[in-house]
Amino acid sequence: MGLRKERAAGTAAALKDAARRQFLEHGYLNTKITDITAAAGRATGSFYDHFASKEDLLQALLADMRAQASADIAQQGHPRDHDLTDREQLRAHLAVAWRVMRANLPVMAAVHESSIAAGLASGQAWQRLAEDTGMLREHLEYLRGRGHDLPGDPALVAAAMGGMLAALAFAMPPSGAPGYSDDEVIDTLTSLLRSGLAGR
Amino acid sequence: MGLRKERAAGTAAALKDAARRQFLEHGYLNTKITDITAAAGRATGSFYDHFASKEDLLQALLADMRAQASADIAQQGHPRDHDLTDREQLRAHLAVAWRVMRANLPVMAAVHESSIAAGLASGQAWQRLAEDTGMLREHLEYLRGRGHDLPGDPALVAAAMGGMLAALAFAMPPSGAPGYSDDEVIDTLTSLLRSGLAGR
DNA sequence: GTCTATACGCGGATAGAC
DNA sequence: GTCTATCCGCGTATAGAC
Repeated sequence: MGLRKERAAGTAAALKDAARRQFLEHGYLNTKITDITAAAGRATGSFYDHFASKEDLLQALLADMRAQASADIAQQGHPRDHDLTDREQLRAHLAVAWRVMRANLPVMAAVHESSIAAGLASGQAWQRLAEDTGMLREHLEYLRGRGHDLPGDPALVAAAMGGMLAALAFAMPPSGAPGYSDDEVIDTLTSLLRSGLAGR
Repeated sequence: MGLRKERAAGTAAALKDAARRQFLEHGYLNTKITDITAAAGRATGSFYDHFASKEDLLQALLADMRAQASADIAQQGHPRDHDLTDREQLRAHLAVAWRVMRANLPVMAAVHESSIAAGLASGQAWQRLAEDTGMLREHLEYLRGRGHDLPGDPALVAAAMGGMLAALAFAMPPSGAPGYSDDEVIDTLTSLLRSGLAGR
């Protein structure tokens, strides 16, 4: 925290930062507004000078994440005509998605949590997954258009791939732990999604 | 509800049934005990004559599910020496897992929800995923023992597969909807996990 | 903008009659 | 076992001084 004093000077930023930490440790729904203000070292009432509600704060965090993520992606270019059957290209895609997710775990998980809490019957979960894997779907449709035959409907395959990635990203203990390295996870998923269990 | 009168006669059963419906529609954490009793047509106080808390009720539902699931599995035999690179055997495994999950969506989702709410930092999510995919891991270790080379560490591959399945099972709208049929999902996942995007 | 103090409502949990 | 009635803590949100 030493070098970041000037950044944390803004209360809004301090609240966002505290929220991310609290969401990660206690879950989004479990986290009370008083937990956030306490962790940020501010008074309860100050929260409402910056955000209308916890939900509102989450939207702000989400906006931050999107801005950062699409900057990252745009920076390295992203034409539609990728060939995902190529190991390196597939790996590059998985790596970007993995890193964005892991870097924004608190926000990703919070959104996920609130989506489940909204009720599975709402269909909201599917809609979100479909949206989040839209780019992947386009790549698959491009492949199919070139005559390659896919394991199934592009949207379904894309959702399966995205779901796998998200499930692992949520489950893996956040850094440290006796876990796997990012590279090991990415390599494994690349191999599995490219060639399956049967292998080459 | 007509033919099930005798079953619903027991208040405990009625509460469980109502809970499943409420969990599915409003999520586990969102569902209040009064929601459950109201949906079951009982008084609030009656709840505590059967369960100590909502958490306790969830454990009961979980026990029911486990009993039913392991009966299903035991019935069709389950030796450790399966060959998951064989399309039919892989498909059979995925089909059983998919059907158990889908048949018990409310319970699966509730457990998942409370696991996320416990905080990602707790590592609980990973532990659960690892446990739930233990059988799969054993099959993979068997394969590896026979000289087959896997996409990565067996526990990690098993977790990836289980995570993919669970992510889709949660996201797919519960029946009806403009969605995919169970068979289509199972076929797609079988192909993807067996041969990957590159195909045979 | 930030604080302290407080009002208010929701929901978990219990007491006690039937 | 089931009900009605009620208590009480917790968390949200606001009022108002600084």
